[in-house]
Amino acid sequence: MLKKKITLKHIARELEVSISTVSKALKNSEEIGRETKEKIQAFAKLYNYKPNNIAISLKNRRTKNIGVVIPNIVHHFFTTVIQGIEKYANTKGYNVIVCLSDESFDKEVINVELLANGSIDGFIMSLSSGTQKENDYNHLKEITEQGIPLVLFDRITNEVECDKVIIDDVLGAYLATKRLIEQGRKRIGIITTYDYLSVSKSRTAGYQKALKEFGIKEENALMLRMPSMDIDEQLIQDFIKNAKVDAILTVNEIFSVYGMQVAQDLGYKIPEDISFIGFTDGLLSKYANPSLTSIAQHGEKMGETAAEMLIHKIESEEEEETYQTKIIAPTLIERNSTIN
Amino acid sequence: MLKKKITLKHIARELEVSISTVSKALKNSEEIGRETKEKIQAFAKLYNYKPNNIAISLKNRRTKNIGVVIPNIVHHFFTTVIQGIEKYANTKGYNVIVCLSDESFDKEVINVELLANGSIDGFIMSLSSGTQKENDYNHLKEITEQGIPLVLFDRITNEVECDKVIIDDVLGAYLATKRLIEQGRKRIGIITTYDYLSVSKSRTAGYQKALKEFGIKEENALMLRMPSMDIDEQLIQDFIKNAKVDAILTVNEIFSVYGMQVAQDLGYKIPEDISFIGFTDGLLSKYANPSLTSIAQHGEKMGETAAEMLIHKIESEEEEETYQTKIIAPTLIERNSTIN
DNA sequence: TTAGACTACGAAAACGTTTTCGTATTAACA
DNA sequence: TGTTAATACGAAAACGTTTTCGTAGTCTAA
Repeated sequence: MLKKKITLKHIARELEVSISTVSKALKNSEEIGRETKEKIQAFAKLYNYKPNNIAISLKNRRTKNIGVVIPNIVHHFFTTVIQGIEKYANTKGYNVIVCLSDESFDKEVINVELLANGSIDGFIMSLSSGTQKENDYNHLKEITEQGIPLVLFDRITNEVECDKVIIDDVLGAYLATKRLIEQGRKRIGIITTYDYLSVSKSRTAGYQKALKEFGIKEENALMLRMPSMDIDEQLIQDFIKNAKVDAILTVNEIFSVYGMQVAQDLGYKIPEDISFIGFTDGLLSKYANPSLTSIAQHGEKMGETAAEMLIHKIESEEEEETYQTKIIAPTLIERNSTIN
Repeated sequence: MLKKKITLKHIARELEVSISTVSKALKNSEEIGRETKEKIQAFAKLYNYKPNNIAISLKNRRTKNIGVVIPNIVHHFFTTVIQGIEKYANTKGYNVIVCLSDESFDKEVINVELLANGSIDGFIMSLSSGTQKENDYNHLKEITEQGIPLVLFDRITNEVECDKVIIDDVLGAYLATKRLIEQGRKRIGIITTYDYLSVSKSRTAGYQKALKEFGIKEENALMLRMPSMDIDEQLIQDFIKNAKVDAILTVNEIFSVYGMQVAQDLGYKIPEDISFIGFTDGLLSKYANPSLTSIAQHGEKMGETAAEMLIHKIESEEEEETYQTKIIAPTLIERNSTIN
């Protein structure tokens, strides 16, 4: 019943030739005579021979796998990045091993160490919030010291020398804030997170930059800092009730979408009384009611770019000790939460 | 600069013992003398020795990897399933290799064949729409014939004998429809897809079952069949304009969320004039406006269950030729699209 | 006829482990 | 003292490939 996988050895024994001959014949080597080759190839086809990936990996010391370690998978942004990585990796014959750090430093370290022991040819990672909080990057330094290529995206650190892909978060927030100012908004709030998250920090900086440029004084009461990217409904409710804002910029889409609900429940009209702009142009933004103006992060592009950089490093012979940081331009997608 | 990975051989050479001795010492074998063991273990620790996964995989003929092949990753349901799989697999020391079939038969076949050649110990899959359309399952039959464990979830087929995990789609749709009827809805529409998608077929059946039970005549004009799970805005607009329904059940959440937008734009009040129930209780349902009543599919639970079944099969010695289908009960989550 | 050159194949090492089995040395015992 | 048993280690095979190198056998040409 069980049709076990056939190996070179089986073919060799059956056809009374050596394993070397079989191997060469199947690679259509010139070394092997026509008749022998045809016989072997026919036999292999008949029994559906497929080389064992693991053995090849061991021999070649390359696995054709790339490891992706990300904080979570339910945020739309990360899924689009994975999609981009997959897309590019597949065209190059690579598989993608996905590991979730679950925003935890420990899990991130475990995953990296596990994969680093031969399972993959390189890493694409976005840092967990736990890691950014601990500010400990030894696990990453170790893998780069071992010569394993690494590409960091979105949530990055300057502590590690490697290739990086980010969007210009400062610019994105700046553009959004500027747009709000130009539309005549006077009290523009921001819902961000504590500064340890690199992206939040940059986005907050972009917001501040725009305010400054237009001579608007920053006001602490207009800034809500959340403990994480996950939603804390109470904090947002309180903020909207008390801050007396006429526009809000948020560092993700869910803060905005929930904020709009709260605002509407309080009787505010969107965008007349209060307008919203979020980050991450995902399904939520598109299908919220009203639909949400947002800064597109182009996750798929980011994934493709990261995969391209990684695979290039993997496949380039010379150990180039030069690293680049690619910056993807964010785009403002205007919807009904700011205009109508 | 480059700290290359150290192997048993290096340790053996350095300490002037045999490779066997090193291997045994590191496993704390009783066979090796105390002094030798301590010396070897200290050395290994100092140089941060970690065994090569690939070599171990080759030796043991098991990789501790499980392959997950799914149609896409942007639908919230699938991401929660992945999350569940990851969660369980990690506790058992397995990695998850994710491949996207992109709803394409060909890509599904390629991915399966690639992974089947030694890269993984078992598969968890949900069929691509392309595969369900073609109705060709030879790639799956082949892997089961080779003795590679397979668990199918959500989008399954009876053509392949293997373990399966599904939710009771008929029941889910039945419950939803019944609820709508009991709330006094008279013209209940459904937005589904063509029947080749197994889940849509079941959900449609549940809808029909409820109608029948309450003596309501089915009406073709009340059923909209979409070509795929992706949204075709025009079709939905036309349907809502013309069908004169006072309630709509949809086979995913996005059809409902978009449907609500269209209805509101036409001036209908939700849920007074028209109410909605979707499938998949994701972020969209929760943060839609109004929030969407929906049938929770419990993706994470499904993923955990699938992983548990798979790993059990992988690790059980005896070739049990018995397969089970686990059915997860759907839950109706009531929100503002049906009550207020 | 024979040196040289091909042709067509096989032996063996290598990738990094694990594991079985064999054996030299020592200890224990009668 | 001689036999047995335990101790501590090493050699080698195995997992399934790839690849280098060696070499029988045939062929060509002088």
